[in-house]
Amino acid sequence: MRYTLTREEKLKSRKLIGRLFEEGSSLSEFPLRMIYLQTDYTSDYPTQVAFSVSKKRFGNAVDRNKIKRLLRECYRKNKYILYDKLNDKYIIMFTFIDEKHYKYVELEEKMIQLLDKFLKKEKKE
RNA sequence: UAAGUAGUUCACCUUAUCGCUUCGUAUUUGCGGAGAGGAAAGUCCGGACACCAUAGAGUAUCGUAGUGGGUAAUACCCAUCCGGUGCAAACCGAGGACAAGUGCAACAGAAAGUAUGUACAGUUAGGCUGUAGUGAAACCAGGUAAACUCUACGAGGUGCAAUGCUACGUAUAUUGGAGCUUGAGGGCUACUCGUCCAAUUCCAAGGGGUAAGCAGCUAAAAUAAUGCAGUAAUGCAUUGUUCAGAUAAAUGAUAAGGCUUCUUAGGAAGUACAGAAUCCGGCUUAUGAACUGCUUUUUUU
RNA sequence: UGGCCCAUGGUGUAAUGGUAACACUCCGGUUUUUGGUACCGUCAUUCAAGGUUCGAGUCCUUGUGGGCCAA
Repeated sequence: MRYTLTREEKLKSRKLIGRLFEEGSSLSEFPLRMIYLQTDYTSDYPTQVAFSVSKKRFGNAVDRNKIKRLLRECYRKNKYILYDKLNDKYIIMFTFIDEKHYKYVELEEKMIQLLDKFLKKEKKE
């Protein structure tokens, strides 16, 4: 398993994102929150993801970019958790819901917890 | 030494691993190159570029305003005169015209415009002259134009979500109105003119679909050094440099070392303001550190 | 990204360059045995900082916050 995150794995379609917010379900592990939906799309990868930080919580573009980059890095390092276990295709949007800055190590820990939580829930169903 | 004032420079660095965007080359995921700012910001001005008719005329509207120069252009820059602020260095100024016309002037004051009253003084008198008092303004051809206006100069409009092309998809549903060469309507601010286009068409209501890709898209009014012209802004010549191009939107993470700062050796932090979105020139605002010139005051010699 | 607007008591609106007005609300008082009604009073650095002016809510400039339009 290579630790990459290519263009194909990013959620870009405006239509899919619209559907995600209308029909998707959510799960949170403070300060992270994920919205996910099982659906079909053209790419071969098992998930497509996007990252979002609210403009209300971080007014500066510099801070928003910084957090989005950290989140992307966390996901990139730990996406094998999902890729090994998932059978269906999912689209996921991660949002950041705190007003403080976090370090990379802290965020990575939270990300792993959140992904585990997600897997448990989906397997039960 | 303190305070002030004008300006200049920098914006942690190196290596390794993993990853992102993009270009080149190879081809099967390799190899190599490039990858945020002085303000990328605000959008306050000016252009380039594109379309709108060939981009036209007049009026309206808006902007600018000492003088001279620079520039693609400007509300910018340079020089200088005048006025103002400051002890000074220095800084600020929409700084043309009220001797064309119109309007306005609270309170105070005799009077704020059809100007010229009162008291006192000078003079023999008539009258004339001066002073006082109110006020921002009454030194009379009065004050006021960031009041209307006039003068000079400038501005056609819309903006890369411009514009051109490809692909996918739908509904020529329906209703109302206008018109078919004696002209509906359109040609992107308002009116008038002029001119061009114009018929399975145009307008309104209401509804449906799409929202994917390519071009535009980054090498230029670019920048550095030297020489010449010029007080300067700047221009010209020669030589060198190649410097982001994404689109739910690339610049990140980890480790080691150096450097700096903080701290009780351990250790912690890498700082301020802040993230390209068609591209340039300015202005304005936000902001850390270091250095230099000048002014004033105090102390010492 | 580009373009265009707005800001006055707690709320909604006024105001030729010359004392910031009106309605409702809140609070205090008077009237009433008490409450309501009625009457009286209080509540403003006119978004911020500069400029023009004798004098700016008003005119000009810059900023702050909010809103609208354009596939």
